[in-house]
Amino acid sequence: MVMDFSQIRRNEHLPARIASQIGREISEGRIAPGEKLPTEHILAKTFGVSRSVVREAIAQLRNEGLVETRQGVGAFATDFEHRQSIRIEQGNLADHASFQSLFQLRLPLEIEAAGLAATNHTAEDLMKLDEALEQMTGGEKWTEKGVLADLAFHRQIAASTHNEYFLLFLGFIAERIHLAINMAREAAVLTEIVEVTIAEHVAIRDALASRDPIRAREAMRHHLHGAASRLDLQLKVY
Amino acid sequence: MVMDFSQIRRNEHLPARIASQIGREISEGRIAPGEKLPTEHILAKTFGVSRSVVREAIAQLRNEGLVETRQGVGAFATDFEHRQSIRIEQGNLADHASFQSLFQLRLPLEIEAAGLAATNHTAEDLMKLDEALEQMTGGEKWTEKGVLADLAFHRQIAASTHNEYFLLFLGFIAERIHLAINMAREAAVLTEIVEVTIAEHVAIRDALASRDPIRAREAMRHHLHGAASRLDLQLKVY
DNA sequence: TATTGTACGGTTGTCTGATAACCTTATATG
DNA sequence: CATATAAGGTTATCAGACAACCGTACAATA
Repeated sequence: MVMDFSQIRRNEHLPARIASQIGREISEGRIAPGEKLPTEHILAKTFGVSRSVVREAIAQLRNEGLVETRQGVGAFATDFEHRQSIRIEQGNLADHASFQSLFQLRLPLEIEAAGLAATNHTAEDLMKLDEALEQMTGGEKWTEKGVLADLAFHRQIAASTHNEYFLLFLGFIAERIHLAINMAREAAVLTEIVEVTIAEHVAIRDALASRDPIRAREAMRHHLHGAASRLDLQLKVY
Repeated sequence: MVMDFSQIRRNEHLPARIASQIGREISEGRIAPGEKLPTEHILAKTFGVSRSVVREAIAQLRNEGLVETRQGVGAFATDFEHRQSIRIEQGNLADHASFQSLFQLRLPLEIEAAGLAATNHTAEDLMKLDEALEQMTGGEKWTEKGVLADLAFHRQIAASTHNEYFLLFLGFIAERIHLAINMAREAAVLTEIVEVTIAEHVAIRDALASRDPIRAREAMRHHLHGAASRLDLQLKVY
């Protein structure tokens, strides 16, 4: 019996790979916006998979806003301006330049958030902030738990703005950055700088507590630039 | 013959509604992070639909990072820190406070983008910027085309940072804001203020062209505050 | 001619049942 | 005790069918 390996290799999650392949066709313009995709039957034949898989792939693209489907008519590519969601591929951040770009995006958001939080935070917010801070200064210092506390600290600042979108976006970005840092973490280097980092966090916390947005922004700016230089990033700043 | 209407009403997109229902169970904590969801068979029985529909719903949740599936084991709710994508529900922005929050988020990003663009833009970027500007000042002024040109202008600034994430995030945010504005647009009011808006855009463009990041940031800040007050938004600013 | 009604083919949406791949657990085996 | 094997459950994929819906062509009608 002769095997046919010309079709897609089926080692992991068929629909996702087919979705990304069709997605690439659209992103790179081989399927123009508004143009109709081949029918599910044809796509199934083309990729050598069943229609279920094709349907799941198209459903995924629809969720991302890359295609729209109309029953009885077909599936159509949409122009990329009205995507429904933002997604960052995991692998992208391995690249140093890309990581730096994301950090550069984070900068103004965190600073603004610090200012807003200084104005808008409640007593409960401040309490949670102190909790996170305590976790960082606790005995175990820079274990995984310490890193998580760092994350929680910044997350709590975003929450203290009482602006849902700051929480949504900053939480998302911070999580990506955290993952990337973990990937390339040198424990030895980090243990040395814990004290500095904690001191910076305390400065932010105190500025917040005194409800001084200007000082909070400055403290956050200082902290992020410190963090960036520790991570060997060159950021533009004005 | 007796009809059975107890099950889900099937007027539009079954999987999406089931996905949002399961998603709500997770978001509101009735299914804890890490906890296992019911099997597809059981879910299908529960909702009174076929397993295909349930599978498509779960696939959607997996895309959003709300659940993870392991073949042979089951589907599990994930804690919301590692969601894979950001999404803003359409209806949310109808609310004035929510719209204002999003605009507040946009503010620091646009300003930072203007500064970065002033430093990083190429000759080609400037050309495209001028194109968009020309479309705005063209005869038809504040038609739909004019609004699109406005969008394109800001999009081009984001692109001129040569930071992929600024383009991604700002493009996404600006698109939402544009949609919201369109929903509640008063043509009469807008036509009066076209001249002002265009003048502000020109100021940004000139600052960019002279590669002066400080001035570019100021011009953008001024423009956004003007736009905000025209839209009757109260933004915090420092 | 212009409009309306209708039948038809094509496409997506949903259903059903079956098989494959995979994991966990229990049981047997050395 | 450690390892191998069997069993059962769950997701992944497949295949084929019917339902819902759309667009078009064409006939019927005014």
